[in-house]
Amino acid sequence: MNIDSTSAVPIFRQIADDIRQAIAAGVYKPGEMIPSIRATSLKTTVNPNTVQRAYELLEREGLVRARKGLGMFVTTRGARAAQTRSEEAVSAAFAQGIRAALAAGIPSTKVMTAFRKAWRNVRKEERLKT
Amino acid sequence: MNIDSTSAVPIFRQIADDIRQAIAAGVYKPGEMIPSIRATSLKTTVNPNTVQRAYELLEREGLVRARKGLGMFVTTRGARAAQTRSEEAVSAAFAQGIRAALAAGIPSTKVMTAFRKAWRNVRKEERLKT
Amino acid sequence: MNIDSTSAVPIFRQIADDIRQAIAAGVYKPGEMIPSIRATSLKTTVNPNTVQRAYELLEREGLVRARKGLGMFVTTRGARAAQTRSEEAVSAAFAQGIRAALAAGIPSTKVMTAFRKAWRNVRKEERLKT
Amino acid sequence: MNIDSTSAVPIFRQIADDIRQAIAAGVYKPGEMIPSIRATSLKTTVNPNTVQRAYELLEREGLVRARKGLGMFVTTRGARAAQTRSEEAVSAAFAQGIRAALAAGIPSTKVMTAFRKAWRNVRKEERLKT
DNA sequence: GTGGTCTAGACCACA
DNA sequence: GTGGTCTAGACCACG
Repeated sequence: MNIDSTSAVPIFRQIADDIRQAIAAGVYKPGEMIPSIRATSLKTTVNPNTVQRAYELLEREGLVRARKGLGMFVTTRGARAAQTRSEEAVSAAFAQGIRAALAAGIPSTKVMTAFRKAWRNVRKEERLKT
Repeated sequence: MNIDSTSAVPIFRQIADDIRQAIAAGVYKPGEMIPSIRATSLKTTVNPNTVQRAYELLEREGLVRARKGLGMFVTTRGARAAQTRSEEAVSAAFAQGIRAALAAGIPSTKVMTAFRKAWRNVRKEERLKT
Repeated sequence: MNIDSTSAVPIFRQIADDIRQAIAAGVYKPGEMIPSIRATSLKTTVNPNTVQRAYELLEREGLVRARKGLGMFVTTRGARAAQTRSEEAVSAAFAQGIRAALAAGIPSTKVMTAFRKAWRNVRKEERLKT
Repeated sequence: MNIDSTSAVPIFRQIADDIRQAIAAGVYKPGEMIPSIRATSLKTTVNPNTVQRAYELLEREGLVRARKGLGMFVTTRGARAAQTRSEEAVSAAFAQGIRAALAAGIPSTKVMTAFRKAWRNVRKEERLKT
């Protein structure tokens, strides 16, 4: 889990995004427990209050459910919901980019090229990370 | 110029983005004056201080130069710089979407579909606006 | 921290200069927090918005990094950068004086005398302040 | 006469400084006329109102005296006053630089070095201009 | 508690 | 008319 404290996107959201994507990807399956607040706090050296806030967000989204004294568990429809949410985020990012391109008068061909280039770059990033 | 005061992206940044795209698209050419702070303030009903902040950003980016008592003028290399910046923003949006998709384990085919769908949707939006 | 509200140099710049010099002088070291906006505002009786503007400048210069909810911290290379910037400011002031002297046809000997005199005067000022 | 419309120092002040230095340097001697507002305006492509403001400043300083329908003439004590003013400006610039250096904890030796270096640089600039 | 944004309204300097 | 600075006071997001 990569936390970037310099980023403009708030830390609690970074954590929530990360776990949401993990649920969507099947790392945590329905019925399984996600890492405890304390565990995540220790691993990321993020304030427990901040982690708590991320988990609240996930619970409000219905992806996980807190069980007192036990932990937070992925709900039955959590995996599906996480996928949907993630796909929406992806679509929103694409739409935003395309809208900006149109507004700036960037030609369609260049937009397509930019997309393919971004694709290659991200794949390369991933490969390097491994 | 569409200002969304509920958006998470600050108003001054929305204004700056808007004018940057207009410069990139050739609406304001090098040597020409962009609308005065007061004019933009009136048109958007945004406080002049906020508009000023947006314009300050553009000046820091080197797209525009302020001349007291005269106005703010697009610099010689402003058009090029605005295009570059706009393209970077587009690429960044795409990369962000692709990264999120990979993290969520969304298959490549689905990502491509999402992109094409976003494309169609944005084009439709544009058509409706006209 | 001496703020001169009558000076032609804007207050926010005076504050930025002051803190930049303090960082250069090692008062605030890398990793350490500079006084909060509110604290500086209270101490100087300058409006928080104005202080914020000064701090924004320092962040743009890369001397300091803002972390929401925590404060603003001197960056690793902040100390070096502050020194460099301060030295540049000193050189610029000297160059400006020398250029003016040449333009006014003031003889070299007189310029040197003026420099030594300024030196003595400033040292005396400093002694009085203590 | 070099006018820098991008500079932070206002144009009317640039013009006034320039003429003041010329008077100090003996380019315009007591009793002689300085260039008319129209002439300066044409040569610098600066708005006549702005030139007028510069000339007003010089008159208030007692360096020149307007004679209706004839022009502006250097006063008897104008040369001396211009020299004094110019020297003051030089001293002020030096004092400002030295003060900044002290505040930033720059050691004396480095300040002296910076001065000598600035000296050499400015001399070189002048040589290149010719 | 921290920083970030916005509004309202004022005043100044410049051309 | 133009841009630039400042204050006052408010609200938000973050940790």
